[in-house]
Amino acid sequence: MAAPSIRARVRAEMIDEIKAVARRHLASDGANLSLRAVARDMGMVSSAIYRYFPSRDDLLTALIIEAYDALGEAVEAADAGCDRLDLRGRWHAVCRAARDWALARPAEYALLYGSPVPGYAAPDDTIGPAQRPPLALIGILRDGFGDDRLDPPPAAEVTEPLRADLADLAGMLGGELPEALLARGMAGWTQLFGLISFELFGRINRILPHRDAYFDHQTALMADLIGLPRAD
Amino acid sequence: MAAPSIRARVRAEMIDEIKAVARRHLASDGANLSLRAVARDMGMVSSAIYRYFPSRDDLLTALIIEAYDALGEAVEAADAGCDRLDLRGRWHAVCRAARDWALARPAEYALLYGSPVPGYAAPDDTIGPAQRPPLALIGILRDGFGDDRLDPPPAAEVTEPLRADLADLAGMLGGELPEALLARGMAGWTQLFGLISFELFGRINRILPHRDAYFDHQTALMADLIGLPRAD
DNA sequence: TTTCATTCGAGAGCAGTGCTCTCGCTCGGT
DNA sequence: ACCGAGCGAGAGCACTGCTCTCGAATGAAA
Repeated sequence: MAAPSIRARVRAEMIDEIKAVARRHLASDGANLSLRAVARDMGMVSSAIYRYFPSRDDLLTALIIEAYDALGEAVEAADAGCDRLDLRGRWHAVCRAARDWALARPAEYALLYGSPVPGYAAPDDTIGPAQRPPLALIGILRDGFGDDRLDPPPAAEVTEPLRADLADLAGMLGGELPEALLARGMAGWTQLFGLISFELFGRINRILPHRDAYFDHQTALMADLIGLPRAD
Repeated sequence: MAAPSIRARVRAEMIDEIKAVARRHLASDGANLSLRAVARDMGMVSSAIYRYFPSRDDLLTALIIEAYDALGEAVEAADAGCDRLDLRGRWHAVCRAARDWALARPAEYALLYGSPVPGYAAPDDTIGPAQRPPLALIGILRDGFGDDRLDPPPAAEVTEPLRADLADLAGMLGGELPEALLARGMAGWTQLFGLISFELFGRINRILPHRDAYFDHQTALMADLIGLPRAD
């Protein structure tokens, strides 16, 4: 770590600036990021960018990782700002944080949760950061289950082929979450990003003017499904 | 209507063929449809396409409308194939039909429910066809509510700003659906397309091998939330 | 301090894209 | 039999991602 040579430092700064300019372009021009336009904005010629990113996809990947981390951080911060015992408050805080982040950066959200870019396959570097948002939700479930404070409504049992899958997944997550609860948590996660996507991609704008209220109500519905305790 | 002149007929055939070729390209090459490639595939030069579609976006719009209609038809057919009184069976049939359609035509699904193309704004022609899938779901709710056969688990009431929005929406849908039930129906719709999107965009492939079972379980969870009666 | 090699940016160029415009030809409707 | 509407071809413009080469700057070692 010591002695980051001067060259390496200006190089890192250059990379950061490229990413910053690219993020700005993403926000204004939508998802079709033009390397040449970024270069132009920096007073460089397009080929110079290739000194820093081997291809446009690599630049996109860097932006995706940063976006996942930013979203994950926003979500985790929202969770951390709550009373650990107020499970329902944490749930809503996490959901709202994800939505606020998405509404503030629609293009970056689309990059993460929209249709995958045709030729593009997400490299392994992205899977870690991508797990931070769902892990925040799972953390709430785990705390609630550990304290035996969840009271989910009844439902059909988890039957066999799926039960084993969910058990494996629970094991990877550190064990002890029952399969049915994990399934409900994933339903909540799915619902959260379905809600955000529908809102962002213009599927409910015309019919539901009060979108905040709609969002809160629907996430509360999922909190009920999971069994998060009502008003402390 | 009478006497579709020969010119008009070959023109319509031409349009159909272009759409067919474009759909093929969409399926193989992903979302970035190349007009020139389509033209090449038809043994034409690119400018000739513009005799039939004013721009690439118009061709995409035509494909989107067709895709919405195809999905709507698949969903409605699945619903129609069920005993009208088997609400839960209808629910699962509709959900599975949507998923099957999406898995068979991932690129077209991404066109409909993925991130919106940057400069592209969906014209009004699309909103009618786009409503067919959710309307199929709403139809199940309506039948169940009309026969007083729904038994949803308890939840917080729908409070004011949202209540009015949902009442308006219920009015547009032909009235009589209570707000809380409509909200649950929309939650089911959101969950359905969240599930399909997560599956299609590769967000659960690694962790849940038995995806059919997962899908059925999660849609059953939403059926419970809506209050669709269990096993007749 | 001088040299040297690494690193960088510029520029030209290739193949591809959406789209426009013009020019002839063909063929359907009168 | 005619003739004009409609059509396809072709060239061209501005743009894209990407490659390659060349000269210049500059940090690091001697």
